[in-house]
Amino acid sequence: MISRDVITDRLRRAGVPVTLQRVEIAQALLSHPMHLSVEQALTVVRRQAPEISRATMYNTLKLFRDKNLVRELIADPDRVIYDSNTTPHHHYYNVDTGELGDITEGDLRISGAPVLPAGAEIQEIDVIVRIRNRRA
Amino acid sequence: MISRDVITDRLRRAGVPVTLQRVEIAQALLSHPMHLSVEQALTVVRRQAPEISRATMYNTLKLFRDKNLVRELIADPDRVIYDSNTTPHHHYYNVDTGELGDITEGDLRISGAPVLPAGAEIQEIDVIVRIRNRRA
DNA sequence: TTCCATGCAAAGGGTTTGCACTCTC
DNA sequence: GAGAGTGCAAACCCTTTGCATGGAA
Repeated sequence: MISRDVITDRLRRAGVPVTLQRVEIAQALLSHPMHLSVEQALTVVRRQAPEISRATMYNTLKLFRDKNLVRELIADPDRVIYDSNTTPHHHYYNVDTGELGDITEGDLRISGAPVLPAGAEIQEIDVIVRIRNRRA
Repeated sequence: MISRDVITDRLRRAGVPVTLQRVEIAQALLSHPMHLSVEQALTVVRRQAPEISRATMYNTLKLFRDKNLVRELIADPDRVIYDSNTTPHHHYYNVDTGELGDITEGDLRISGAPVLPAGAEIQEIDVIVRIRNRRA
């Protein structure tokens, strides 16, 4: 668990106006790499700070995503997952179980320069390897 | 627009039990490559067959997806998009506008063999290039 | 005739919104 | 003190479900 001071510093450096709730959320999620749904994040954070509201959780995660403190994963069609590991890597998603995991960047490389619509620029490239349990 | 007979044949070959509604839906969606949300697909199909229900649309699209007649795209966090082009290719998604488009397979290549959990096999690999409008 | 497919409407679940209150600076 | 942030509950919207009717083989 990272200290409150270090977390506060990190928020400020990321351009996030500091509040008590944001520090609590950041401390809970950014101390270790993790994949969490909003609901799971809420459960984790509330162990330390029970008064955090659902709306604040949604707001804060989107803010953190905009400031590149977390990465938003659109892999599970039913819910968004937030990844507190922002270093480049890919993901696998088990369509049978919903399990989500990391794939090291070096294990799967992408190359090339896609043609994009005029006036647009790449924000990020998401690679999701959809896997399933081997059939009998 | 492909004839009803050809569509019926295609459904049978794909292992889809033929019904009137499935033929209507297949004819509307599979005649040309397109990206459609369920609601959009419903609008398109209902121009020819107004009695198609929303539930049938959801059921049918999932069935088609299981039979590889369409591809399910998890790119927009708010809704699933179905792609009637099942040949290998990638996509870009404009986070500002929601616009979704194709990227030719050759323009963006993936290489490598990711380590997967035991007992799992790759179903497909989705590459989504998230783009945004260039800031001023 | 039997079973699966369909239509309709209601329920479900993740996410967003409106508004009053609170905190940061 | 002004403006942004927060909490709560209701609203929203996409998707699923239950059930009665209809169609395929």
